[in-house]
Amino acid sequence: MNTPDIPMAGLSIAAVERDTGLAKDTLRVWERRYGFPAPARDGRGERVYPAEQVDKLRLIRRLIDQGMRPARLIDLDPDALTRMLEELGGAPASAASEHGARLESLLELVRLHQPEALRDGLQQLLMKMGLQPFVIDIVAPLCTRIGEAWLRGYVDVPAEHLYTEQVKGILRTAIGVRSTAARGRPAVLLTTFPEEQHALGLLMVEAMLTPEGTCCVSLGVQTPLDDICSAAAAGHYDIVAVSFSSAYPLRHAIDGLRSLRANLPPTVELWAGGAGLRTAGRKLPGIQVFTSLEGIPAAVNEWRKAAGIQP
Amino acid sequence: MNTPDIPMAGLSIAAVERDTGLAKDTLRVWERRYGFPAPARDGRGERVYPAEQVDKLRLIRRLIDQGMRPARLIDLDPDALTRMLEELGGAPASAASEHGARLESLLELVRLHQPEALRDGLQQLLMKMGLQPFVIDIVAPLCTRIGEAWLRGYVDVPAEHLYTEQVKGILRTAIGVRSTAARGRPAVLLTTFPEEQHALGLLMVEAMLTPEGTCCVSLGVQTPLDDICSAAAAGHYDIVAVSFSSAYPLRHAIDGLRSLRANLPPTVELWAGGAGLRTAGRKLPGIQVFTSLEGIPAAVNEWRKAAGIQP
DNA sequence: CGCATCATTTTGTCCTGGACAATGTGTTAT
DNA sequence: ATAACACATTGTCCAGGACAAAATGATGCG
Repeated sequence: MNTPDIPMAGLSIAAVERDTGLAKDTLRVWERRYGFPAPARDGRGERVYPAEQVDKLRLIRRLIDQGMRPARLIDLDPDALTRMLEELGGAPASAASEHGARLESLLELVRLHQPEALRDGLQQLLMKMGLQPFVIDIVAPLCTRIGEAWLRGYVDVPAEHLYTEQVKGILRTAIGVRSTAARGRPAVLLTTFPEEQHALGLLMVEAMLTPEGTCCVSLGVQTPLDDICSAAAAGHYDIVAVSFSSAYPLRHAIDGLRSLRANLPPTVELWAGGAGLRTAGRKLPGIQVFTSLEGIPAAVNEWRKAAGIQP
Repeated sequence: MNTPDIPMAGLSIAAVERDTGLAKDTLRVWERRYGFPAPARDGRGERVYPAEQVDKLRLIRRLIDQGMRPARLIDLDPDALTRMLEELGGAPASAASEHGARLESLLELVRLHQPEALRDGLQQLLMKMGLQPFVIDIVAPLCTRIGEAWLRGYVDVPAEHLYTEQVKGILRTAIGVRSTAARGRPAVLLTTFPEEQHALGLLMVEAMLTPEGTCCVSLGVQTPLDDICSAAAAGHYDIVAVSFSSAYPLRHAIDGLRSLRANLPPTVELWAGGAGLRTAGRKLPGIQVFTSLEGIPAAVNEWRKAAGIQP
């Protein structure tokens, strides 16, 4: 009934699904179409995946997340796949920027799993810079750097998680301190669509909004569309803000935003942003699209001017 | 290719799998054998589950988690199922308990979407009670209450999200204040398995551990198994702690924990807990299973005694 | 009466192979 | 260069059969 993974010879299809994130159906259909993976079979005729094949599947999955397609990848050997991942990392990003060196040293702390030093370092920068510049110049670029480094295999998953958790802790603390009894306008409802899991992006937005004196309420990630509507109407919010990570399918974002705009009371503004909307600039009438965090404070002032409200 | 959840008429089989934790195969085989669920079909012949059936599936799943078996449940109507849950839950939860009235009033704040009042109320209780009792007597029971209320349709999804977010903020702030430069022993690595998304459970554990003076590092949710191993080894942790929500398939939890135990250095203890493991007491040799949050401080002392370390 | 052993039912997961729509890619016409 | 179209790729769904693990019930024994 269940599949004990004890026979170290290989993994069951359920275990591979768990480890690679590829659905059982997908694993079977790849085998049928491409001849890979080619698992052995146990006495019952059930698939038994050797570890090397699972490793290769993991590499392929990463490349697919980057936009590659399975047919081009499936016949390559692991070395070639690894090389592709490294190249794809691409942009040397920061070295030039003002905080470049700082970012590099933080990245090293992440890579070497130093939670305390990382937190102390971040905390210190936050104190020195203030919340908004900290988010714009440190947290956001570091997210990008770590994402690239992860693609290249330079940092591993736990390191990335570690960073995310430490930053979440720090941002929440900073927001918590500032927002006690905030009751300003605009009142902003903040969340993501159901398939979107990137909580950190949401938190960065909240960190940009709170110091502006807005009344910012986050529902966290993955709120169903119609629930966003009902919550917005029930809570008398001025603005609904939705965040999309780069992994979010652009098509879904656009469809969802249009449908949301249609169902939302016209008096409620709809703001959307995040790496997932980079290219979707003007296709969204009636919706304010942000391509970077910097624009948020100005947009708040804009709203206040239009509404005739002084901060 | 993928299934956008936009048509509000009903849910796809994949969406129901997500919402109920019942595998697609299980949903199909129940339909074949018992005649329930009996989803409609769309133009392509694909299953479309009405909301009421999904609600009933959720009830059934909860009862199965309690040890019941599907055949006895599947023909009962939702009211009967709800009654069974209430009886089986044993503890009449609120009315009798010391904090019953308090919980009820907080539940009302959640239901009516009052983020500020909710936060103030929680914050006040935290100050008064201290972190650990606050988690045990307020946060955890309120989670259960809200879960039940949500099943009954008494609170909606945004309300639940609102509660989760407010509590996350408060707990993180409390933990952040206490944990600056904590370097005690045991050093605990905290995370969940890849399919598990319940961040709040993790945070409650962290809130129980931090005041004990442990060095508690959270990787957040959804860390792949082998990454947990490598992180545990690299970071010189004493304990790896994994949390499971009630929605997590018990079999997956057991498989995963066994495999984790086998691959972890023997000197590293493995702790597991959460509603998802209620029934899985003794099947896990070499793993410490927690059925409630209360046991955590004692277990930490236990560990220190065994290791010959004074707090 | 408690407890171990065995037979029977229940139940979840895996299998095969077919189908199809959403998405991506390449080509041609404006 | 952009738009419109045809063609290829790809993930998810479906049906219905099979089987072993777990739960349940029956039986015998100390």
